[in-house]
Amino acid sequence: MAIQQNTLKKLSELLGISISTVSRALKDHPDISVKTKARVKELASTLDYEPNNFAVQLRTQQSNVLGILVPTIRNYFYDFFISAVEEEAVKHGYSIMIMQSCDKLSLEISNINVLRRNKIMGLFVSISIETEDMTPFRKLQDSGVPVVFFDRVAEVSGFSKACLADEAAAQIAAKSIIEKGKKNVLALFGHPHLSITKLRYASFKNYFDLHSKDSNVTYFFPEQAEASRQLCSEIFKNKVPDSVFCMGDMILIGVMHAVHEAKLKVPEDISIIGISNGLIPTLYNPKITYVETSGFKLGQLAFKQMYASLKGNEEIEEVILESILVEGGSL
Amino acid sequence: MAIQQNTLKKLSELLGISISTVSRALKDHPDISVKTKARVKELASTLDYEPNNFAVQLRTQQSNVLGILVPTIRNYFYDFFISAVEEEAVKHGYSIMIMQSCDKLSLEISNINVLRRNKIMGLFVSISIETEDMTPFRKLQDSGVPVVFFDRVAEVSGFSKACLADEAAAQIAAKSIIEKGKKNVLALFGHPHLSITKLRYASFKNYFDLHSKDSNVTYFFPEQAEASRQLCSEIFKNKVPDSVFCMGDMILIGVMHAVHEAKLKVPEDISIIGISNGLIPTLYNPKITYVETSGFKLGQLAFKQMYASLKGNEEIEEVILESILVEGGSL
DNA sequence: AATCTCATTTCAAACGATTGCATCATTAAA
DNA sequence: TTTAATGATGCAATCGTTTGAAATGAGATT
Repeated sequence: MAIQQNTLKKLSELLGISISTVSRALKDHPDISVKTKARVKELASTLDYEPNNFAVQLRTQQSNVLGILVPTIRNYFYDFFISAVEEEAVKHGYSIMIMQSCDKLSLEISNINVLRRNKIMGLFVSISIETEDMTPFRKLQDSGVPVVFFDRVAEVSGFSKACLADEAAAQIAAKSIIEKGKKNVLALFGHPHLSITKLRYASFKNYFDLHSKDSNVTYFFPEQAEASRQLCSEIFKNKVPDSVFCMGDMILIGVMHAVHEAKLKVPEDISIIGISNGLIPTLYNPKITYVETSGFKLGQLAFKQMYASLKGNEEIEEVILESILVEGGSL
Repeated sequence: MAIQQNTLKKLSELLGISISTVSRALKDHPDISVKTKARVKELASTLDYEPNNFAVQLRTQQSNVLGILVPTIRNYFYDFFISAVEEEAVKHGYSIMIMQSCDKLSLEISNINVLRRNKIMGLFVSISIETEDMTPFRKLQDSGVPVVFFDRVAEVSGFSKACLADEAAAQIAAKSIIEKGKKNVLALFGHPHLSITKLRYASFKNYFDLHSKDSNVTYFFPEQAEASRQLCSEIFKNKVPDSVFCMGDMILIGVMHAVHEAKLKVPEDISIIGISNGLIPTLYNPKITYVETSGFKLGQLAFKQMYASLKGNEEIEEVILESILVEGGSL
């Protein structure tokens, strides 16, 4: 399998000069004569010589690899994020190593170890549902590897974070619902353990409590599409709310299944509003009104933070990506 | 930044024994006394010693990293594929490095170089639209790095390939349309340069030519959602076909936008059938009937092939993932 | 002729882990 | 008492690249 490499040694033997001369010649070191440089470079190019990265890395102790650790890649938000980070990383000479925690703490921890062993120079992470202890991330950061949290971030200080404007997004949604005069609201959120859920929930609830006390808002925390569908099916049997708020795409999908099953018309019978990365809400007819939280833009933002850290910026900052309302016809 | 590592040397100095003894002790080499092993291991664990991967890799010339090169990650098919490969890879001690070609040949080539320089031990690749020359992949493979093509595969032999049953899938769709008695078919495919398009198109057309000569089938090759929407909008103005076949999700999305705009009822006014990884067709009401081509399963299959190659299997094989019809209510 | 430049080139020591072989004791066997 | 065997440890080379310092040789200066 592993075919014999071209090495400086081989070139030096072929040319009858020392290894160091070859090395310097290839790097255009001023000490080396023009003739020698030419000879060396020619041979190097005919032999397709390429420095052995393993050796280079051993010397420099630098891998130029950045790690991304997410619950899953199978997600319209994360893959946009990853895509953006990859695009930026390539431009700056970094490569991307990806791992999934599958929302399991044990996998998350072992994957952090794999990434550390692989000598990543920085880590982007969206934590698993089970994560509570931030020690592994702290250790990584203390050992000189900057950590940037995104989406699902640690609820402790001392880390860089690239967040969606969770509170603002939930507020925008709440405001929109109130403005349309909806009073009977079903509000669906994700796993209550996550900071992102807590923020959105608190903000949404707070806005309603302040600005529309007479509204009747019911809160649930179904986790995925199927749970949402079942929940809504049950609810719709008794009384159909005049509006539904969906914290994420999967919840929206479940809700829409239930809406279709119950043959409800959007927005006549029921209004829908969500928070989304963008594609899913536009597939329905009418298109669902949603607060946009762009994974792609967040990826670019997170990379910027990471890059600053890699270049020596010691500051820990939280960046927040603004949300905008994208009007569909569902509200 | 780069904090000082614990090394064998450091341990050996702290313990007053030689580097080689420390190394052997940590690996439970039988030559080393029980006492020494205990001493070494204790210190190693209190200091969180971890072998320096750079050094290990230099000796072994093995990275245990697999590369994935795709046109984009922002795609419901590729992210399932990547996810599956990552899951399998982790189980077997490999890590995944990802790069995107953005369907540009130049980026594809430079990314292959980056991956090679990063000493990947194997490469999964779905080629860009512009790719014609397979030399870079051949070189990689000749240098001992197995290449497994998937989805968009090279139209030459000598490479391992993990394909969707493109021909079968198109055939299943054609057959379903014919069985429903549809005679006026609009068939939409992706970029005509890709082997995947050629196969699906040829198979679809062939099936119709053989089994339903009196059908009126129109073929187009719109590339993405918006092109499909515009195309359909125009077509629907003149005459609405009784059925539409969509080669992929993006085309389906465009078609459905046009269908909604034209206020056509599915399946009464128009029947729809597609080929898809799975999620998108299920979002519509009624759910779109589609031929399933699972990115996740394909990823598992591709990894199996890769693993065999990594373990020394020299055979070049093409694996095909079977397609199944998932009935929605759109046909 | 002796010294000094200067341009080139080579030596040798890193980086950190691994491993065949040599070197010690110590003890058992002759 | 000498030799051999055994157990435990250390030496030194290796992987391939880089780089400070030393060496070489030719030409210029005194």
